[in-house]
Order: sequence, then C-alpha cells, then structure tokens
Amino acid sequence: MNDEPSAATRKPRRSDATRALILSAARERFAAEGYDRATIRAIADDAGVDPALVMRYYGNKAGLLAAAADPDLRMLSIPTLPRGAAGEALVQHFLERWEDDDILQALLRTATTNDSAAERMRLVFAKQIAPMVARLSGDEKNASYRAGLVASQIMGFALCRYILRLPPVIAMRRPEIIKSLGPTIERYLFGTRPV
Amino acid sequence: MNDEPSAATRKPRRSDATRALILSAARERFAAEGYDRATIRAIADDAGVDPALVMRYYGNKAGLLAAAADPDLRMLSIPTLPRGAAGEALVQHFLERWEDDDILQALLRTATTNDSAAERMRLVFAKQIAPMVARLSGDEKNASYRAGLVASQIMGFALCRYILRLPPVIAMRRPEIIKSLGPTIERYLFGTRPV
DNA sequence: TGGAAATGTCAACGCTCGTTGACTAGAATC
DNA sequence: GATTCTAGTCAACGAGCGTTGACATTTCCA
Repeated sequence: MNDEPSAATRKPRRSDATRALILSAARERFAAEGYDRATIRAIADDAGVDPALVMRYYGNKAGLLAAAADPDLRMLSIPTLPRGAAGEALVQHFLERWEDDDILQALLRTATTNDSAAERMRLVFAKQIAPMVARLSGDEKNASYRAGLVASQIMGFALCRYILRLPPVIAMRRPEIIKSLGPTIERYLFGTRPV
Repeated sequence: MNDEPSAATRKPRRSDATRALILSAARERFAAEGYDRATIRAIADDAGVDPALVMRYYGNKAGLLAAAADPDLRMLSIPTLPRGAAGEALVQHFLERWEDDDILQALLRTATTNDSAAERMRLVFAKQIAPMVARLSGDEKNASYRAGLVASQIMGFALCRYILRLPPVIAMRRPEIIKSLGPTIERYLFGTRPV
C-alpha cells in the first residue's frame, strides 16, 4: 500500500518536517470536508506552503490522498478475549480509534463518492478487520461474514455519530455506547450463522 | 419541507413532464455520484434539456437537491408487531426501501460532505424513524435512544452493502440479512437500556 | 570553493463548473 | 387576431480548481 521505504530504514530528508505538515493538514481537511471539497490550495495554506510543493511531493491530489489515508486500526493490540468480554472490548477499541485518528473520518467521508477511497476501505476491511474477527471468533470459516456484520454496526455507528451527527447518537456517553453495542458485536462474533 | 402545493391541489403546468424528467435524472446522478460530482450539466443532459432550464425551475443546485431528496420511508405501512416479529419485519422493510428508492443512496452519499443533506437526514430521522420506533417499541421515553441505535445498524449495513460494497456484505442474500440483523434490531427496540 | 542537488516560490495554463440574461417559439387569453 | 405568458435555448461570464514549468534560494558534497 505504501511503496516508500519505512521511516526507520530511509535516511531522513531535510523536507520531512514539511512533508509531515502537509500530510497532517491534508488529513484534517479530508476529514472535515471529504476529498472533493478539500482543495490542494487550502491544504497547502494550512501547512504554510505553496500549492506547487504539494504536487512536487505527492504527484497529484490522488497521490496525496493515498499518502494521507493509510489508517492503522491497531488490531494486534486487542488481546484474544473470551465470550462475554470480546464484544465490549471491541466497541471500546473502535471508539478510541475513531476519536484519535482523523483518517477514519476522512476515509469515510471520501469513500462515499470516490472509488479509490472505497477500495482502500475494502482493503482495510480485508487486511485488518477480517483477520481480527477470525482470531477473536475462532471461526475461520465464517470470518468474513462475521466481519461484514461487525463492520456494518461499527461503521454505521460512526457514521451516525461523527458524520451525520444524529442528536440522540451524539448524546450517548461512552459507557452507554459500549453496553449498547457490545452485545450486538458479541452476537456477530459468536452467534450461530443462520442457514 | 416541500413548500410547493401538492400535485393534487396545484393546477397542472405544461412543464410538469419536463420537471419530473429533470428530477428523476437528478436523483440518479446524485445517487451514483453524490452532490459535488453530479453536475447540473450532466443532469440536464440526461433529461435532454438545457442546463439553464434546471436553474429556471429549481433556482440553483441546492434547490434541485432539496426538491430531489425528499424520501418517504413509508413507515406507516409497517403494522404494530409483537416482540419476536418486529425486528425482522423492520429489516425487510428497510431493505426494500433502499433497493427501490435511489434517493436514499443519493442522500447518504451527499450527506457525508454536504451539511444541508445531513440536516435532511436528521429530519428524516426525527420525523420518520423516531416516531416509528416509538410506536413499535412502546417505549416513548427512550424512543430517540432506541431509534439512534436502529439507525446506526440499518444505515451501517446500507453503507457497507450499497456504497462501500464490501464483498462479504454484498454476498449475503436477503433471508440471511434478515435473520442476521433482525435480532439486533429486536434488542434495540425492546432490550433494557443500560444505566 | 564550486557545482550539483534539494527545497521551495511564483505566475500562469487550461478546464469545468454554476449561473445569468437575452432571445425564440409556441400556447393561452382576451 | 393581437397580446401576454410559458417553455425552452444559446452563448457567455466569472470563479475556482488541479496542475505545470521556470525560477530563486539554500544545503550538501567532492
């Protein structure tokens, strides 16, 4: 997904700070406005840089999106939990991810009208969510089915809370969210699959 | 929401057929591409008219969206069902609505980057979903909380299936969807609210 | 120390978009 | 039958966008 050498192996460039500034501004703009409405000019402005520099570093607008929208859901940090604990733990983990990382909002806002962003969401689903669900559920055979259901509930909640801002969904406090959605996720992980 | 006189009371205009043609083209374009990417020029082209005519009839692009995105979820057609039947019936009803009416896709695609569309979704939630949930659950006091949960699951599933097109979510057949999501909706309607 | 590379700016291009106002043809009305 | 209203077209505008290439400045290295 990221064909650049990792930060550890690559020798530092003098422009790294500027690149990071641009990327951070891009994430914020993409998160707030989505791909189409977020302009390179505005992003460059936020970063205190000329628009042409953004092109120099990231090729074009799609390249900037690709560089900015590479989320890490940190699925490996979730321990393998028994039934009765896994659902709520998962909900809590996702809530934290959504609130800590602008990228997820950016990606969701963008993916509804931009197919390369949607493709990236499918990749995140396949590479991060599905394996995690397979591990937690212990049901390798139905893992992608279960992962699809988990994703539908988690992303639906994020959509209603962070994007559409439905008042009763915003009003919910974190413990209530965890207690409300936890059993749903639990059932999607461990419930019997209908015939 | 719609300040024009209804079709029944207003005397017919010679241009009604053209207006309907434009509206239908707009719905399709908005559904397929979202507000920003759908251009008035393309919509006018689909309808076989000049772009200026769209402006004449709907004022501006926002007015066209407002006229086109006025969904009816047909909530009144859902009978008051007992526990054990309501969840699955609701899922089935929403599935049909999403597949029959382009507007819902258009509205969702648009609402992620356009606040007036998001406002319209909040209105649909408040005027159509919440009252229906209040009626079905019989729990007037917690109706908006329950409605928020129901919306999060239903819209999340629609998002994953129709917009993001996650493969395992597309692969599910209708009976499986109903059996999988039904119990979740059921719990959101009738389950005890956590403290 | 001198030249090459890297970093960054500036002005402009070509394109598309929403929107406007003048205009034409046909229907309705008196 | 003259006039007024409605339906629709046409060409153009101004603005904003992504993108480009030429240029200035600073840093690195032999």
